[in-house]
Amino acid sequence: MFLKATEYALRAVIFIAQKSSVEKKLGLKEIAKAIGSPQPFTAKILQQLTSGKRIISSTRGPNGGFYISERSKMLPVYAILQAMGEDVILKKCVLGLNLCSETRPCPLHHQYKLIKPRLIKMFETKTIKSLADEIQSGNSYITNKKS
Amino acid sequence: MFLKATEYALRAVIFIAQKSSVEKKLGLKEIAKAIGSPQPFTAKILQQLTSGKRIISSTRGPNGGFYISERSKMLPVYAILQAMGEDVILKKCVLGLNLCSETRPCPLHHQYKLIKPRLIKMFETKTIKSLADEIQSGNSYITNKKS
DNA sequence: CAAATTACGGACATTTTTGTCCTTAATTAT
DNA sequence: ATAATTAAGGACAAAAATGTCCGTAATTTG
Repeated sequence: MFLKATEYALRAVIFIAQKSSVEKKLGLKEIAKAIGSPQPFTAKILQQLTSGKRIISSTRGPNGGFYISERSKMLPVYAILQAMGEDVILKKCVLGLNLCSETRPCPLHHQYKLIKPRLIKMFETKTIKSLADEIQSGNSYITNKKS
Repeated sequence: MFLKATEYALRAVIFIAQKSSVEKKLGLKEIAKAIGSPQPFTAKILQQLTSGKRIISSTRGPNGGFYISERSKMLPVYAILQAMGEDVILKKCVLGLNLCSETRPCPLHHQYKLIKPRLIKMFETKTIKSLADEIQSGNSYITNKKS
């Protein structure tokens, strides 16, 4: 559904939110290994998340790494999609029509309009923290094996 | 959500189902123009749909073109996704986890499992014919302007 | 049979996405 | 200060997706 880069971003941010704090930062290596993403590519993505919309923060040097503020943890997961420029995926007509609308619907419009808002709502109502907490409590998992 | 190629495929097949018959075939030019897709690229996609899963048929020469059998019209739209190798999009974990499952869920799994089956069901229950008929009756549209 | 029409198939080109590598900058510890 | 560590940033590379072009094959019409 999303680009690989976006999947990595979602996993990375959730992982960081679960494991890190301002005192305990996470290194690129540790993050990439945990979520099963290529290290240098992940570096680019984390950069994108620190600059721009500033979902996460970072510091350089020994004991440096990535972390996320308590404030950012309260952001909806949707914010990560926005930071990656992939929130449009959820808005588009499923057949790719530019003009698809309630008054000029594509033939799947009236079906899809029952589903699309639920998808959007999921990303809007679930916060980064809520997903991190699910992992923390052992109810779900974010680690992944490569390929 | 899907590749451009898949969007074009969906639109093209629905358009063909609405406008054509064995007696009246549609030329590549006409199809590409109607659905707002680049002509040569569309040619490749239509080829893919005639060979392989054989969703549509074609004949060469004057008055040749593309058409779809009444039998194929009864196929679910899902068959087009399969022909394009994009049905996997609907099956995947939304975070891209290889091992995401009911027993080892990603942190969005229990939310997404309420939505994903609806999406799949939409493509499985709607037939090519049913969408073509919607357009035929003027209740929806499949034509598109380029970008 | 010849000419016109139309899809087919292969090669090629461009753009986007994914991924790597290497140097630099910032920070910390010794 | 020096060295070690870590992210930042730029250049580059590979793969996939998107798109074009052109000659060929099949079919129909005259």
